[in-house]
Amino acid sequence: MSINRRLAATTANLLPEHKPPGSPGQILEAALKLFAERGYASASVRDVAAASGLKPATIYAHYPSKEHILAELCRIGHEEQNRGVRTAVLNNGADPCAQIVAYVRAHVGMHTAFPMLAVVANAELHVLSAELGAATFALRQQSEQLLADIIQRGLDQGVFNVPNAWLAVAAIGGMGLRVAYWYSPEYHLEAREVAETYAEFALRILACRHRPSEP
Amino acid sequence: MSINRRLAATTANLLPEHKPPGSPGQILEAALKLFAERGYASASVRDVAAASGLKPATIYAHYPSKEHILAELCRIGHEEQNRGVRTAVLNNGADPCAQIVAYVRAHVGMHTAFPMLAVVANAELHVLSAELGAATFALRQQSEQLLADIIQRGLDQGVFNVPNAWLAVAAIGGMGLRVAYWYSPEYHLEAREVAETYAEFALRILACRHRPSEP
DNA sequence: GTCTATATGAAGATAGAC
DNA sequence: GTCTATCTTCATATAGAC
Repeated sequence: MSINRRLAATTANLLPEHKPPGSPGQILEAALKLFAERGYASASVRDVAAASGLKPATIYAHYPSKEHILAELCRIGHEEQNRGVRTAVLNNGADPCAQIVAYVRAHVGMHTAFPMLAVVANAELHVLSAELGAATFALRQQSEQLLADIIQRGLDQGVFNVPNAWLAVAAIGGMGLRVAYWYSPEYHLEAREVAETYAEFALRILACRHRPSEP
Repeated sequence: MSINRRLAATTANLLPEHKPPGSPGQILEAALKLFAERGYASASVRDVAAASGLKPATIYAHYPSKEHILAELCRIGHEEQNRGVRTAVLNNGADPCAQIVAYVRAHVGMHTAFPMLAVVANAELHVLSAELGAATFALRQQSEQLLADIIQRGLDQGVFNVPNAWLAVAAIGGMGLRVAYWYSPEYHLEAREVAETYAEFALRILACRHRPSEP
């Protein structure tokens, strides 16, 4: 990836369900791109307005402050990730190995499908006040706890084997998180391949005793 | 880790060899802490001056611009990482497994020993102009290439087995990078244990055929 | 809802005295 | 080397007309 680029992706995308109609949606998507590429602090309300085809003052008719726009993006990003991993795990039975595969597929899949959302939600979360960030922070912890629970269950059942359970959580979560920075649809690499390979890596990290059967 | 904290570490540290004597060193260390905790764009020259016990104008007697301070920190961080992994690999013979262990130990060790430096060097590198960032960017690519070369050699020799070599580089590099964000010396977790466990995870990702003997 | 105009503060950086 | 004082630009946000 070239220098001067924070992430490889070049387009901001939001699911229709996360993009409100009209100007609020335009603002959100413009802010997503700017916050992801330049960082929250370096992208001004003026920039967001210009990219939305609006004047700066109009932004404040839809969002009380710049921080509220960021809070919304962080919430959407973490909700998408949380919803994805929870649904995936719930749909994949009781086998810890199958659950890990489902979790990592969903986790990595979210980071390839919405790289800008993932970068903003992760890298800028610390900017939010305790009040504005609380909901997002809770989602984040819930997702991490889900991964920790799967791993602990696998350890208890003797199908996983790691020196330190928390480090496995950190390693598997962390490697997935980084995908958002380098992944670009333009690469000769299918998102599906990335997700499958990372799921395999996760099973290897956990020394999983068997490979789950294909769904 | 609490919300509103970008990283868990609370103290900025620079090796004596990287910290120039007098005010330049004070400025560098103060900027390191502020840039790591708040982000480059959110930490002002006034903040750096106050934290260094100087007045804002005095900063400019030592560094031509705020961006030059960041460039220096990015360079130091990447030099430390690059020097560490290169030395480690060179000191550990020709076995790809032993080389991976050496690389990951050094890589993770740098991120636990200098978390603020790692966070700034990685998260803020994109801010630098092509001119100011070129040297750092080259170091970064060299370190990544070293890891890629070790992995490729292991694949060629048949001691590693991965579906995609580049994804193994990204996963192993990425999981180590994230350590800088959550690691804190105050945790009940020795830096040594983190490095050893991540080295083991890397071997597992690569499906290494044997465990290298202890040095 | 969107605009023009503006209030208010803080940013990076410089001039020039000591 | 460090300071005081300041230039200039840009930031977030608001007031009030249409």
